Amino acid sequence: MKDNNDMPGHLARRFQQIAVAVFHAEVEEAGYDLTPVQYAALAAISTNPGIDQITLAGLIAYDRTTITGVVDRLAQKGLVARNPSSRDRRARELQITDAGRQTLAGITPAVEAAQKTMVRGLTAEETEELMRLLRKAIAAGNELSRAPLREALAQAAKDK
Amino acid sequence: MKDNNDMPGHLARRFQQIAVAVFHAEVEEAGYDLTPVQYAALAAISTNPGIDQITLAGLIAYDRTTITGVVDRLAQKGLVARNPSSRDRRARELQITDAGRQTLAGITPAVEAAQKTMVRGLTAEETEELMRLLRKAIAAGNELSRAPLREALAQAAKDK
DNA sequence: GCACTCTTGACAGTATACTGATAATCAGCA
DNA sequence: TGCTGATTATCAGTATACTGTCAAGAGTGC
Repeated sequence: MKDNNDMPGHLARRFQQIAVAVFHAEVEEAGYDLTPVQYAALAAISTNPGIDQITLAGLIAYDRTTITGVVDRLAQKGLVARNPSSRDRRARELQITDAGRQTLAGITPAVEAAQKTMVRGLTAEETEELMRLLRKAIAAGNELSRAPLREALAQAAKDK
Repeated sequence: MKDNNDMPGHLARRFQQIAVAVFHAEVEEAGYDLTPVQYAALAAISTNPGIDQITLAGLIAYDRTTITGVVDRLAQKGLVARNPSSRDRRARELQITDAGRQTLAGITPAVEAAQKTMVRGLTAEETEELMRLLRKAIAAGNELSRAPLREALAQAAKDK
């Protein structure tokens, strides 16, 4: 019988579980109420103003049905605005609001602290190596999930 | 602006996402319908017959409210039996059924194949190193999540 | 101009995970 | 014995993630 600790899948689930818990704890202590998923979406919208939901989902590797709810909640909190696109009446352009920018700026120290806390058992070199191995495994497995990471090529092309 | 790829939290989420997708694909191809979570629970019940739900949750680091639904679904599929404990009328003793044993035996090759597929971008040495680093980070962060891993000490004591 | 296909966003349904609460029970102790 | 606090299991509610489906619109080829 193989031990759980020899299964990459079990270790992945456990590490992610801790990462989310640490994120919540640090962010709540800083006085904010954003999930890891909401934070990543908000940051991506901030960097790519006017992005549509599908492209956003590809940028941060979310499922297209998941992104709907995430954007809903961000919009409900007043952190992003969702306007119909003039180019494509199916699409909805996402913009960060002033409140969103304030939240993003205020929450960033807590997010960075969380990144350190979740690897507090590792040295700086070990953390680098862990991230390198995760990036390599993820790159090789990218197409295996329903929500693979996608470069915003279409978006860049549109901007030309 | 820090890149997502420099955030352990983002990498953790992404790797876990791929791991779950790979698990589902391999298991479905083998003709079974079990989630990673259900598999881990079934395997733990097989190894620890008569275990109660809280101890089981601790063994595989699940939240106590999550384990209720997982066991529900395993029982509904006829893979485990849930009987009231004679020692403690609050507790319910979990036993794997014959069908559960057959499923567990049949599914194991697919589960092991999935563990290989999810790290297909890494060499054997890199996989070992990744698992070592994950184990180390998890050990240091164990108490930070609501559902920490717990040794079955109480269970062992009861068996004396 | 029209049919065929693809894309965007959304919905229903299922399965983790968690917060917080509660009923039933057990265990320790005055 | 009887009270108090801890423990087991469950429930309601929220937030990811996914499968599968659908309507509306965009785009292409003829």
